[in-house]
Amino acid sequence: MVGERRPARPTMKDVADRVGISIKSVSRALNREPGISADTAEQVLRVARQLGFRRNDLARSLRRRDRTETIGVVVRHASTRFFDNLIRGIDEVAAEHGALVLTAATRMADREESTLLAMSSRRVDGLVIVPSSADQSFLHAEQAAGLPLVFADRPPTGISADTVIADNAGGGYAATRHLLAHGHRRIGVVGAQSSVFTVKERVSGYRAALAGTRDAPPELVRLDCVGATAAQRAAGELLRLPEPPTALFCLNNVCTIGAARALREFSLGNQVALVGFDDFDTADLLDPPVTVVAQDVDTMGRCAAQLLFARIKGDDGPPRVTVLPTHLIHRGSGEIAARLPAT
Amino acid sequence: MVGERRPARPTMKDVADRVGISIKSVSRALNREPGISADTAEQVLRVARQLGFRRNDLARSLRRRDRTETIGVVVRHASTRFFDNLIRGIDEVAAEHGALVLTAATRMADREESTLLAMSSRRVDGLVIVPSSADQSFLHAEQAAGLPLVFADRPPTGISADTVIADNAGGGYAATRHLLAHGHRRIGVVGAQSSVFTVKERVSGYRAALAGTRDAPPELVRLDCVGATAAQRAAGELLRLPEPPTALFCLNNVCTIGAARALREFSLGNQVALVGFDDFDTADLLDPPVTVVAQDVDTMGRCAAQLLFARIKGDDGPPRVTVLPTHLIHRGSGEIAARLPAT
DNA sequence: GTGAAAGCGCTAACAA
DNA sequence: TTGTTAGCGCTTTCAC
Repeated sequence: MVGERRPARPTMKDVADRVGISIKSVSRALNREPGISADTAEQVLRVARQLGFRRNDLARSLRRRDRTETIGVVVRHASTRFFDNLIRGIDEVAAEHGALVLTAATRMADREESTLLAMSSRRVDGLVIVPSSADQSFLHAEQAAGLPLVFADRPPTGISADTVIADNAGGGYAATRHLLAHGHRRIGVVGAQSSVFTVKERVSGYRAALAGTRDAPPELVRLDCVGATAAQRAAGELLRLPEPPTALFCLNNVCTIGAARALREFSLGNQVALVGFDDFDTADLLDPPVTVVAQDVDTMGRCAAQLLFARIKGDDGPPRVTVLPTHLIHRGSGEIAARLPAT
Repeated sequence: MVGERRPARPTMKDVADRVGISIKSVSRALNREPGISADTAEQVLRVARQLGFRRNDLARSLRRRDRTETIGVVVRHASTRFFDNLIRGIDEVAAEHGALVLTAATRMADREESTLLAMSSRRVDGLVIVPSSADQSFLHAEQAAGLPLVFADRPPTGISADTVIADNAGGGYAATRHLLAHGHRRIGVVGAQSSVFTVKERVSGYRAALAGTRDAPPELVRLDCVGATAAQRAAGELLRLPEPPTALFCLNNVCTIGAARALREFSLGNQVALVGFDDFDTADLLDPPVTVVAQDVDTMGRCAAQLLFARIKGDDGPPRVTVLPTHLIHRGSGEIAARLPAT
C-alpha cells in the first residue's frame, strides 16, 4: 500500500476566496439563509458547483452541537424480508423529516454494543434498535445524554425505552386455535433460539391456546433451531415420533421453510398441517400454499420512526410500548384437518 | 413538540477536569496512545466510564482530516436476499479493517444523488454503490477529491471507477444453451426494466445463444416487468400466444416468482421449462423445483470491499473491472424437455 | 447585506 | 510522562 495522498477537498474558504467575499456569505448562500443578495448567492452556487464543493457535515454538525440529521438503525442482519420492510417504513417517515437513515448490521450478537456505540460516537440524532444481545444497559449513558432510542420487534433488556412490537403471543394463540379448530390435538412447534423474546412470546401464545385442552407435551416443542437445516432436522424428528404431531407451528420464516422441506422429504405435505409465523414471498407457491401469521412490518417501522422523531423534537414523556396486531392468512397448509381426531 | 433541551454530553474536558489532568492526557488514555502512565490511563478510563463519556467522532474525524473509519453502501432496496448477501460480504472485509459499514437505501432512483452526496458530506472513507439512476457523473467531484468509489452489480454511467459485476451475459448464454439442449426452440423471456445493465446483458447472452438457431422472435421477449404481478401477467400473455414458448427464462428473482405463479395458474408447471436468474431461498420447494443461474453475491461484496480498502490505503492504479462467474443449478424446472420438438 | 471573531470537541505538533 | 498551542471547517454572535 502506497502512502496516502488524498487531494484536499474544497472548503467554504476556497469558494469565498474565489468569489472574493467572506466565508460567512458563502455559508449563507449554500444554506439558503436570508441576508444575502440574490446576485451573490447565485455566484456562490456557481463557483461551488465548479469546484465540486461538498459541505463538510462533520464540521457543520460539530458546530451545531451534534445535530446530524441522521438516524441510525441497528439490526442483526441487514436484510431478510423482515428487515427490508422495517427499514422501508422507517425510511418513509425519515424522508418526511429530511433525515438520512443509516443502517448497520451487527451479524453477531457480540458486536451489537460496539456497533451501537460507534453510531453514538458519530452522533446520530436517534437510534432504532432491533436488539439481539442479552443486555442493552450500556445505553444508559446515551439515554442520559438525551439520545432518543426506540426498540423494534423486541423490547430492550436492562434499560427502559420506547418499544414497538408485534402481538406475538396473540399470533401464537391464533395460530394454535386455528389448528385446534381443524381437529389437531398434537401440535408440534419448531422455533429458533428460546432466549429470544419473540420466540418466548409465540410459544406462550401456543401454550395459552392449549391450556384448555388436555396436553401440550414438551417433546413436541423444538426450540433453538438456528437455520433452515436445523429446523428441517427438528421437524423430521417430530414427524418420526411414535405418536407424531398432526400439525406443525413454526415460529419464524426460516423454520417454516425448514419444516416445509421436512414435510416434503416425508411426503407429508398434504397430510400434516403447517402454520408459520411471519409471511414470506413464495408462501403461496409451495405445495400446499403456506398459511401464516402475518405481521405488518412496514407499520412497525413507521411507528418506530414516528416515535423517534417525536422524541428528537423534544417529547419527553415516559417510555411507550406499542403492540401491533397480527393476522392469520389462510392459504391451505393450515387448513388440513387432523388425520386422527383426538380421542 | 416541546423546545428541545438535550443534556450536554460529557467531553474530554469534563473527564480531564474530574481527574485533574490535561485534556491531551485524556485523549491519550482513551485512544490507547503511548506516553501515558498506566496509572493515569486507568484513572481516566474509570472516570470516563462513570461519566458515560463517548468520544465525539465528529470532532475527531474533523481534526484528523476526514478519516471516519466508515464506509458507505448505497443500494436501491436495503434488502432482498441479493443485498443481504452483498452487504454480508462487505461487512466481513470491513471488519478486518476496523471500519463501520453504513448502508442507505435510496428506494427511488431520483434519490440516489442526494443519498450519495449526503454520504459524501458526512465524509465516509469510501463508497460501494449499486447504481440505479441513469447517470452518476455528479460523482466526478468526489473522485477528484480522492474519495474511493466501487460500483457493484452494475457499472457506473458517466464516470469511470472500479466495478465488480457478475458474468450476466455468460449466465444468460448458459441458461439458454441449457434450454436448447433440452429441445426448446421457442424460449420466452421475462425481465425487469430494459434500461438496467444486468437485464441488457442477460438478454444479450440469451440472444447470443440463439444466434446459431433459427430465431429469437421479439414477441417472446417481455421486458420492463416491474414487480411480481407484472411478471406474472407477462408470462401469462406468453403462455397464451398462438405458438407459446415451451420454456421461460426469467431475468431475476421477482420475475421468476411471477412466472412460477403464471405457470401454476395455467397448470403448466410440469410442461413448460423454467430457468431463473439469481437463486432464492425457496427455489427448491416450488413444484417443480426451480433451476437457476446462481451468482456468488457474497464474493461480489467481498471483492468490492477489498478493492475499496485497497484504494483507501492509497492504491491509485487505473480503474479495474472484475467479472465474477455464474453457475447453473439444476433443480428440475429447467430440465423439462420441449413438448413439441422443433421442426 | 456583509464580515470578523469566537468556538464546537478533538488531535497534531511541539515544548517542557 | 505531561501539557500547551493551534487549528480541522463550519455556524453563531454580533458589529458594521
